[in-house]
Amino acid sequence: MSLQVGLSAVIVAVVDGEPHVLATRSTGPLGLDGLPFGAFDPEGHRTFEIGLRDWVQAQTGFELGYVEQLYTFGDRGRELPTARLDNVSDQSRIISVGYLGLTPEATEIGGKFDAVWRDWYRYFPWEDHRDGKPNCVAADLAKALKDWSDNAPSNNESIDRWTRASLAFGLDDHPWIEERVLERYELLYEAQIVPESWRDRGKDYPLELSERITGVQMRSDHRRILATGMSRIRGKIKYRPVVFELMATTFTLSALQEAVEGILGLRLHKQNFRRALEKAKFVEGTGQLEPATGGRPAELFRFRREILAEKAALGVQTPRRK
Amino acid sequence: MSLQVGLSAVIVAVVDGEPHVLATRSTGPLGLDGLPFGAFDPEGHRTFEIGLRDWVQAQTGFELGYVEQLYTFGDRGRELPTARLDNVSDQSRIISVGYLGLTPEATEIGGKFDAVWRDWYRYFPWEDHRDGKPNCVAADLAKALKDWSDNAPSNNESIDRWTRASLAFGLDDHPWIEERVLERYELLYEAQIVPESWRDRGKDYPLELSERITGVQMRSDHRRILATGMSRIRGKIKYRPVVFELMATTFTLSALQEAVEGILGLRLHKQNFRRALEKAKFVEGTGQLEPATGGRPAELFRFRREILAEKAALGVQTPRRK
DNA sequence: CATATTATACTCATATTGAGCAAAAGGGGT
DNA sequence: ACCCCTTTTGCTCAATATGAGTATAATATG
Repeated sequence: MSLQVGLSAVIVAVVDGEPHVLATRSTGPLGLDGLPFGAFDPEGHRTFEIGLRDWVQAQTGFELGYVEQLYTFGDRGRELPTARLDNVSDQSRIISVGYLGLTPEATEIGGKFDAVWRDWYRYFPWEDHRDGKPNCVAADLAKALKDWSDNAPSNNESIDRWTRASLAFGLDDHPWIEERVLERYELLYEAQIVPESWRDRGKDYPLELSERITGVQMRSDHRRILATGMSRIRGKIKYRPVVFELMATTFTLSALQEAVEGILGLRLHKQNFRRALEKAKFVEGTGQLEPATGGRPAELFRFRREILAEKAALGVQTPRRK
Repeated sequence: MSLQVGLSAVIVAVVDGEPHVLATRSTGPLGLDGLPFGAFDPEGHRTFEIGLRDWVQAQTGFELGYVEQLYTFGDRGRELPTARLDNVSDQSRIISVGYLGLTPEATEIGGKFDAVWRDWYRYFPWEDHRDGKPNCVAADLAKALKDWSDNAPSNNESIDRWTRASLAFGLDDHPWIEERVLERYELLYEAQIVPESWRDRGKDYPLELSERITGVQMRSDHRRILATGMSRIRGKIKYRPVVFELMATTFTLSALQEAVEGILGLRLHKQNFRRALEKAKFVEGTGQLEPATGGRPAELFRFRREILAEKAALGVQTPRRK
């Protein structure tokens, strides 16, 4: 049997320290946000990556810079009961190859393509810990997860559920581990806290939780793909200097730090962050000053791209504050 | 257009400190080694991973333990001239989703499936630096790469080639970075040092380099997939405790170290390796002794699986020796 | 000219790393 | 029984890296 292959893209840009993703709006009858998605045309494109660059270019008018393959999603019916699965397999099933793209500028999207840049925390409000643990985690999601654990069929299952939940969400004094974005989303899906869990089974959302807590829903499994992308970039930033793909050619160290903080959803220790940058020889000063800081002018730096080839594990260190 | 989707597997086991992969032999007219490869049947399997486990189980009789998706290869004709590409696209093109599987035992493969466990350095002799930089790198490959650089069309191109080669292979005092297996293989392919480069363009191999230097060729792009798997495991071992997926339930610390050394192709500092293990609380002693060490009996340890959920970045540290 | 605000420069105790020596616990031969 | 060889295990020590601050410099504003 043959399958349809699609490409989906998590395209990230940082605007004033806030990570944004390129999202498409309101195409289906339900009017949900989604990720840019296109068919892979093997006649026209030798590789996935070329295909991806081409249709992003065609539809949004800008060139993708850094691109990496994320994951291939082949289990769309994953959580569907078998009855519905059979229906799905009548159509030729769609596999989607997810890509992560990073760009230094959130150019306005022109033309026919109905895409907008969205703050990624719109879809994952619980992931932003820059002002401490947000209330939606500490109170609302914690409560919903507790209910889910309490309603487990057996006592063992109940304990298992709470263990997983508290580890994933950093409850009960467990540390918050920022790169576990996917794990957390999948847990919320399993616990039926997120609207997608109900929608995928053809039911109405029965909980009293607002979008400020559960985040904005997306089409199909796009929120899962986005979570995969966020996990990847949050992890990778620590061992490869990928942040610089999100910066303009020159930038202040504060802007760089804000970008990293935005991505990780954490605050960092300023002095130690800078010391680590210097030691790794990632950046060099340009001598120019950026005056519009609100205080003392900051020097503009540039990324020393030469470094990329050299060292092995070389990410921006992320010394947490407090 | 619809595409065929296949699954290919890099299945790794460590035998006496030597990493092995499951390979199929001699099916085509050329009689080349290959990786286990099967079609993905969306009717029968909800997910890729289930599909993979099923056919490995069916064909080799053993259960896969740890499995992770590696990469989806969609650019088989990558290096083919366009003429041949067109021929290929007549057939429905095959995309292959590569998986990495780790198992603690290299069970004999029974039944109809013609598979054997092969030392992975058979395919990548230049990757084994346990006894220092091997001669095939230091002398033979270095020479071949130098020739390739010297024969570049322009002087700039020549410098670029040698820069890439010396960085990838740790020549000219650059450090050897063990996880760049894929980068090195792709460079050898580009430089037409490896037989696949010629075969894929329908030509005979013209160089005077033996398999001891260029490694044993594989079918299709399987050596590239294997290189991807090796890169992944060499990188991952440092930030996730994946080695333990390759060990039996109890093991001596020396056996563990040998497994890590085999995977990385490097020697490690024994005392510091152990100190790191202890600090991370990865293992606990069982009280039992393994007498057959040739010297003082060693204690048998077991992996503390609880640790998996807890810490964030938690790999076995790999303090290089010398 | 004081004040607020941000950038940048140093300090210091503590933890982690790299490198190595020394003792302990077996086996085998004489 | 004793010595030698081998491997495991325990411990030391200097060099570096990290976490958490304090202090000072250079702007804009009222």
